[in-house]
This record gives sequence, C-alpha cells and structure tokens, in this order.
Amino acid sequence: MVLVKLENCINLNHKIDVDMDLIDILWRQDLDMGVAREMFDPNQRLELEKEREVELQKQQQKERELDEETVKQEKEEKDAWEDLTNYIIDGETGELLPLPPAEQTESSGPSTTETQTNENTTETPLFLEDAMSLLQNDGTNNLSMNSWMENSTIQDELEKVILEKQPNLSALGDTNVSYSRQNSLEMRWRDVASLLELPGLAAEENVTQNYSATPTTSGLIQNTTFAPQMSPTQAVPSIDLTTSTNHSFVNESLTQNPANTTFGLENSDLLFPNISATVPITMNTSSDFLDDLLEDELSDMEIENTADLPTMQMMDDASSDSAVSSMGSSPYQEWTDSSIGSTSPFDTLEGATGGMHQGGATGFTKPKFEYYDNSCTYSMDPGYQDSLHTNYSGSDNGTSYPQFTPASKKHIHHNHTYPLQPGQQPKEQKKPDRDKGTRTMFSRDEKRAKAMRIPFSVADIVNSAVEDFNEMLQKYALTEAQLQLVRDIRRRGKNKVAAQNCRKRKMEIIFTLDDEVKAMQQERDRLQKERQEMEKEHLEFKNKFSHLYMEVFRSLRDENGRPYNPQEYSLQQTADGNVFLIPRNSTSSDHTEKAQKKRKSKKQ
DNA sequence: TGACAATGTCATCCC
DNA sequence: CAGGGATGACATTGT
Repeated sequence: MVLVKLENCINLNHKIDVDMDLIDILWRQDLDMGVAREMFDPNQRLELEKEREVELQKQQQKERELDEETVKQEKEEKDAWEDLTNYIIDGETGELLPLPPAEQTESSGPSTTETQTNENTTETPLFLEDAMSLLQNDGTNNLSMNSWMENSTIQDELEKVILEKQPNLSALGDTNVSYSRQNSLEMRWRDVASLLELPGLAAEENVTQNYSATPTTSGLIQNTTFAPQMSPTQAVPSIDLTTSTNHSFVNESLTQNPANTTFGLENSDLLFPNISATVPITMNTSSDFLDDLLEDELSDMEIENTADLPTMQMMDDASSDSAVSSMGSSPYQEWTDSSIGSTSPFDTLEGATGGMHQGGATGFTKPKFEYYDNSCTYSMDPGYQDSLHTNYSGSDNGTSYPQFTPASKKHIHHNHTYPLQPGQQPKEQKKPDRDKGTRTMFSRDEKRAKAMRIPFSVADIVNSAVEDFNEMLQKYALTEAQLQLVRDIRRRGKNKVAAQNCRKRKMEIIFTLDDEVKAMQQERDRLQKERQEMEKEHLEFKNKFSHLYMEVFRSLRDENGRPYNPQEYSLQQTADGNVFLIPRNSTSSDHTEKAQKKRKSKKQ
C-alpha cells in the first residue's frame, strides 16, 4: 500500500512537473509574444490597469494643456494680425504704415473682428475634438496620406456644418475661419501627432500644408486672388487668373512664404477690409466685382485699342454702332494726346480678335468685359501697359486706384473667353447696356474722333464757343477730313442738344397745352353751370312776370265795368315805368288816347 | 416678336 | 454766306 502510495506520489509529482513544464513553456511563449508576467496575476493585472488609466488621464490632460497653448498662440497671432490690419504695407519699402482712421475703422469693423473672436471662442475646442475624434476613428497609428485626405474631407463636412451653424458670418469671416480653422487644425494635428509620435507626418507636412488651403476653401479664397486690384499698395505677387481657379491666393502665399503660413490670409484681410466683410463672396460675385473693377481700366484700354483703327474701318464700325452716351456725359473726354501713341496690330477690328462679343465666353455675361478682356489679351505689350497705366492714372473717371502697379495689371491679360475658330464669323456685337455702361460708352462721334485722331474731346468740340473752337482748329494742323469730321461732330453735337431741347420744349408745350385744355374744360363746365342757373332764374322771372301781368290785366275794367278781353288788349310798359293798355289791332293814336284813359282810370 | 419709348441723326427752314 | 437754332421725319436701340 505504502509502495503503491509512494508510486502514486511519484507519478503525481511527475505529472505536476510535467504540467509545470507545460505551463512554463506556454508562459514563456506568452512572454515571447509580449505578455507581461503580471498578466498572469489577477491582482497585479488590476493594479496595472489602474496605473494605465492614471497615465492615460495624465496624457489627456497634457494634450489639453498643449491644445490650450496652441489656442492662445493662435489668438495672439490673430490679435497681432488684427493689429496689422490697421496698417498697410508700403509697396516700395515694405514698411507697415498706419492706415488713416477711416480705413482703420473700416478694416477693423465689427463684422470682421466679431467674426474672428467668435471663431476663437466657439470653434477652436470643437476642432480639437474633431481632430481627436478623427485620430480615434482612424483606428491605427499609421497615418497615410489617404487617411489624411479622408480626414480632410470629414473636416470639410465639419466646416460645412459649422458654417451652417453660423450663417451670419461674413465672407471675410468665412475666409478667415476657413483658413484659420485649417491652420489651427493643422497645427493641432501636428501637435497631437507629435504627442503620439505619428510616423511619416513630418514627411507629409509640406503636402498637408499645401493641401490644407486648397480644396476646402478654394471657393472662398479664390476671391482673394483678385486682391492685387484692390490693393495697389500691397506688395503682393501678381497671380495668374488663369490659374486662380486651381490655386488659391493663400496657397500662393503659402508656397511663396512657407515660413509664414498665416501671412497670405492675413494679407487678404488687409486687402479686403471692407468688401470681404460686406459682400458675400461667391464666384459670381467675384466675377461681377472683377468686372466692376475692370470697367474703368478696361474702358481706357478700349480707347487705346481703338486709337489706331484704320479710319474707314472704324467709320464703318462706328456707323453700325450706336451712339450711347449723351453729349458731354462721357467721362473719357480726357483722352487726348496720350492716347495717340499706341500701336497695336491687333486692336483694329472689334470682331477680329475672336470671341469678343458674346463669343462663347462662359461665366461672363457682360459682353463689354469680354470685349475688353480680349483686347487686352491680344494687344497689350509692356510699353502699351505703361502708356495705359499713365493714361489710366490720369483718367478722370471718379474711381481712382492710386499706385496701380503693373504687377496687378498683369492679370488682365488672361483671356477667359474662347477665341473664335478659324473661319468662324464673330457674332454681331451686342451693344453694351446703355444704362449700366454709360461710364464706358463711346458715342459714334467719339469713336470717329478717336479713329481720326482728333486731338480734341468731343465735348470740347461741341461745347466750346465759336472763337475757342476756331482757336482749337488753328492750334493743330488738321487735315481736311479731320476738319470736316470736327465740323460734323460739332454740328451733330449741337443738333443733338438742340433735338433734346426741342423735345423737351415740345413736351413742355404738350404739358402746357394739356394744362390749358384742362383749365378750359373746367371753365367751360363752370360757364355751363352758370348758364343753367341763369336760365333757371330767367324762367322764374318770366313766370313771375306772367303772373303779375295776368293779375294786373284782370284788375282792369272798361267804362262799363267789364274786364278787358286779353285777345283784344295787352299791357305794355314804357321806359319811364308807365303801363298802358293797348288794343292789339289799334293804331298808335288810338293807343295814346286809350292809354291816357287807362292811366287816368288807374290813377283814379 | 411686335409695340413702344428714348435717343441720335439728317434735312430743312429760318434767323 | 456760314453758323447755328428749331423741328419734322426717320433710324436705332433698349425695354
């Protein structure tokens, strides 16, 4: 029994050893696979989990602190740039010059600052959470470009939601929000990634930097590509409009100023202190805005472009054109000698440049814009630009853009229209809107004078006195054709004014006659009413007289005391008031006798 | 697309 | 006699 027990014990110990060996082998395998020894101890496992929770909490708290720091930094940067919005960058020295007070108030208006502050206070934590959620949703620490792109699309969605939450944000606010949001998120992303030691982010940093501003805000920031027009004093690099749909202004700035990612946007803030704060920026708006900005400038371009039209060609063209502006209303009467010098081989025919008048342009509805745009595209050379610049700055069109730099003009070169196919006939020129484009319209005579290089403005030709006009003609040695044209222009101008006066006078006459007709109708009505009253009164008197007559006649008696027969006698009154009874068929002598009788009888 | 109004232009008369 | 005002008639253009 004892032996049996011993053998059992030995077997048991052996089994235990075998089991322990197996356990040890499995344990070591687990250890090799990375499982800690404490995992096999329930007590140690609980303690370990608690420690990890504490560490995780510490880590999260650290992240929050870092996030707050980044928010503070951004706010400080924004404050700094908000202060900078009160300055303009000198185009020559690059110095920050303080804006005038009016501009300061405009640039630092409540809409922009409020928007920015609201953004800082309300949106920043949201985007940190978004970034964290994106990180968590990502599921792995392997951040690829695709995942970043996906996150960016999610970020777009988030931006849309937030924009919907804050519909009153101004356009600038949108732009600012978009970019600063991007920028802040980007910075936080980097911060979080650095905390988590995400691999490969540093290598992708440039990519994300370029990417961040482009797709999500391209629609908005595209508008800022027009900034050089509005900000002649800003030393902003000129941006190709043809590429503006693909490159935002911020992106340009980012690529050119990689060390200062916020400069581009804040520059745009400086560029559009008012417009972006008040005008909802859409692509169409920007187009119209561009059109408005270009109108004056481009109008001058047309002056330049049409300066060298062959005379007969221009006359033919002008003859088919309409005279639009009334006399003396054109602001471009200042063109004189400065407009004569340009020589461009392409600025001859309006239709020759192709696609000029509704020529298949997409997105631009103003034919005038297309017209000028094409003209610019084909005809402008640097020297021409210089002359244009000189002429432009000297134009008296009421809209002055001082220090309009050649760099800012370059964007005008780009043609947004489609040129006509070879052999395609240009569509009939649609006359620019008379009302909308009165600032840039040219009458036929203005075009003719331009074509003939008449060194006077049409207004001067027409409105000058005879003596001054003759002096003008004597000052310049004009050809016979020019003289004839000048006289025709003067005659037509005078006649135009005369026709206007004539029509005005005719209208006044018509109105006066109309008033007279109304007054006479009223007088006629009054007289008719008065006549009716008089007739009524007359009838009343007639009736009274008749009654009185009959009463008097009945009271009369003859010698026999009988009443007179009304068929035989009648009463008549003389001028002195005496009344006589006269027989109807008696002679005058009888009348007198009987009248005397009656008078006597009446007196009796 | 036709009607209509506004405007420009020409012819003519007159001063 | 030339220049210019006045005006009717017609053309053009935009609504």
